[in-house]
Amino acid sequence: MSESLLADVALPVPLPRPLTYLVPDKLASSLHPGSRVLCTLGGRRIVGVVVALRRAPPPDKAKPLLSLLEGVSLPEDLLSFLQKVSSYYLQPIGEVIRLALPPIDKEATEAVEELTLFGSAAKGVAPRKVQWVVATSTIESENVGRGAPLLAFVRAHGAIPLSRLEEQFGGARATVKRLREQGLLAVEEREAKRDPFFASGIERDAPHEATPPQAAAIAAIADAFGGQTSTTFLLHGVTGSGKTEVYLRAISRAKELGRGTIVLVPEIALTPQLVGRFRARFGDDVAVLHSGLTARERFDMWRKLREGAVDVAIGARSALFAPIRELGLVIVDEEHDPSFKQEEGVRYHARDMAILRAHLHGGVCVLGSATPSLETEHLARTKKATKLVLPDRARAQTMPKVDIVDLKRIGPGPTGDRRISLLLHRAIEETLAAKEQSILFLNRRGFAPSIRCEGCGEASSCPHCTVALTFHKKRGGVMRCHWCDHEAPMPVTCAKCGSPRIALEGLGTEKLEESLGEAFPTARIARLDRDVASGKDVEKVLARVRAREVDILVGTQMVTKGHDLPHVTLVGVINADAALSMPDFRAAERTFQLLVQVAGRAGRGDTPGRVLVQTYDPEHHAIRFATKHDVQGFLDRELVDRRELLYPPFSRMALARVDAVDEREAQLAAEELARVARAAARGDPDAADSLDVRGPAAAPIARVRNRFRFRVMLRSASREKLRQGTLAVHAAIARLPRTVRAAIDVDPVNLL
DNA sequence: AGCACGCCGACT
DNA sequence: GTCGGCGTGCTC
Repeated sequence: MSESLLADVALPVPLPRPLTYLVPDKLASSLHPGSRVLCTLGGRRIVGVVVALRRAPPPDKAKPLLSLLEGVSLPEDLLSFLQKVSSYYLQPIGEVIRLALPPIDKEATEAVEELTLFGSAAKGVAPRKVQWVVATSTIESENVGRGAPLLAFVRAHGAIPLSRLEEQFGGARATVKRLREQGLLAVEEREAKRDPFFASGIERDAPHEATPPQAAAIAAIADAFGGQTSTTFLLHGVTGSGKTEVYLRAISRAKELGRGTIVLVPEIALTPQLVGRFRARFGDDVAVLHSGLTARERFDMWRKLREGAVDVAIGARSALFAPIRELGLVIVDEEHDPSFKQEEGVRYHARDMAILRAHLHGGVCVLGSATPSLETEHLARTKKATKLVLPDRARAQTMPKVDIVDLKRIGPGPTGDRRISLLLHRAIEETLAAKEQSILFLNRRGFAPSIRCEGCGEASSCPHCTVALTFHKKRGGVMRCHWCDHEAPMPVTCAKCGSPRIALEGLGTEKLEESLGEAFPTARIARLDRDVASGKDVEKVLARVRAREVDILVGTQMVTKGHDLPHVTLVGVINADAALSMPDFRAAERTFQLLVQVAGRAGRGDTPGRVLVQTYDPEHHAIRFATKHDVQGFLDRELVDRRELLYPPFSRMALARVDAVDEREAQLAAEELARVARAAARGDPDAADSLDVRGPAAAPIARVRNRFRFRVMLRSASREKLRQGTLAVHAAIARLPRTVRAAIDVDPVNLL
């Protein structure tokens, strides 16, 4: 058989390997690895990425490629990084590549012409028009009535997008129309900024004078660009210690050397304030990759980066795959943040892969944190990373005073609820009296986390999942499952025994908000959790807090991150034990990080802050070290625990997750995976590099969305040994019946 | 992931 | 008698 030119193409479908296509003569000279090509796949048309070109006898079924998409190829260095990611996490290459591709409209993929157009049209495409409202110089002669505040607002700003007014004023469109008819306002069309983060006018700033520790950190990183010293850094410094300035200088240095930068931040930290600092230093030369971008905007950003027109990309996790030219620096801010682990689809850890990507490009990786992960601390202690310390808050501020409230000994305050202890109650009172703000942190949404019949003791659980239903008072009082979309009305009588005595158990943010309202009737209280705040609503609530329209802010995780709230002087942690009791070896680490972070919310202005941590377990090391702000002490102690129990970073883990509608089928499949893993583990079980296989065991939440879940855990101190096990399990998954879903999570973070 | 093909219930 | 449920199998 004669040989032909073939292309192995990764397709955005969960196929385990690339498929092979014939290369038509007219494409032969223009294709290269990374090229994006239109292919046929089972009668459909689909865009894939060429991963290899070779000359060989074609497979029987090989079909020709349809066309090449110009101007949108993946850089080869990025492609080889993606192949490493695919191989490390045992995820289909097509799925991994998809992480790095700009979106292309679904309709567009249906027509070659459109696709190629999409590529070339991007350059000269007419920018979207946006309506701006402008104040005229006319002075009102008649009464403008309810339009007055809007008019004043526009005058204060000079000009403002109509969409911004709509966010701020009810019926803005009608009001503007009326004022326009009176000649007080004008509306003009302006070119849309490519990016909402750009909208706020930003003044350029110059580098700040570096403190000596900052200067030392900057020098160390700058030296590393030479390539002789270690290329991974742990930048350890508390909030306000000036990590951002170090990042900015490092980026400048990279730029001088013609190298680009990727900055990864936790999802929730990607705010206009943070982006503002990068914009202020680098202006338009920063691509902000955030979830609010349209497909078009995302595509434009991707292109600019690909062409080298912009050489800094900032974004959450997925910005790791930005097509930066000459990548020289990857920064991971708040590197300990769990949001860097993707928990669905391709389960990768952006921090771990950031180190890899920087390494592949011969670049530098900077991991910044006030509370480093044990993994990163371990890297530093084993000299695989260099630790740089920024000791003090750059602006002279003292650490807030942290007090523990032992709930075993301190009784409830006037509310009668022991979760608002007397001490906390008094502290809130004092803070209100001083006209300062309080934040109360409680990691439970809803009103009551469970609902139980007092007649028979039966708790309401989700019909599709083995979890209790949470009572939500808002929206008329419903029971909701936090794991699936199930929602049911609150029953009047018990479904099992008919008793009308149904009790609400536990405390959620809704209930806390309500209790506080009763206890402090004059206080203005706001709540911040996933139920009240979807997306940009978070900023709205925080803006109200900043404007001092709120006295007490109640919320979940969301209140702990970022955000300068200068008038907050009291932070209350309602229940520090919640995170500690998780069945997870990282429970202590999580709790410690959370407490330090939440404590950092107190006293950031010129008033010293105070933190009250309520707990039933005041002796726990996570709580003790957090109250002393003793990060090194915690890390020392926790590393000892991890070493003893052979948990990461002293071992590596992989978790095989299996689920199926049929419980028995799921269990059998999990048993098969465990058997395969144990077969791969054969050898001396006492050897230091032995592979430890646990399970199968039912997942802590045994059923979710009507599927029963089992898990098999693999663990070894040896990467190679673990790899043997995961490869064997990976192969076995392909042989399972189709009704069973199974996946491997390499280096799992969430063990549920 | 789609999309086909293929065997068993309530409807124009 | 058909329309359609989603089980299972394949895609170069």
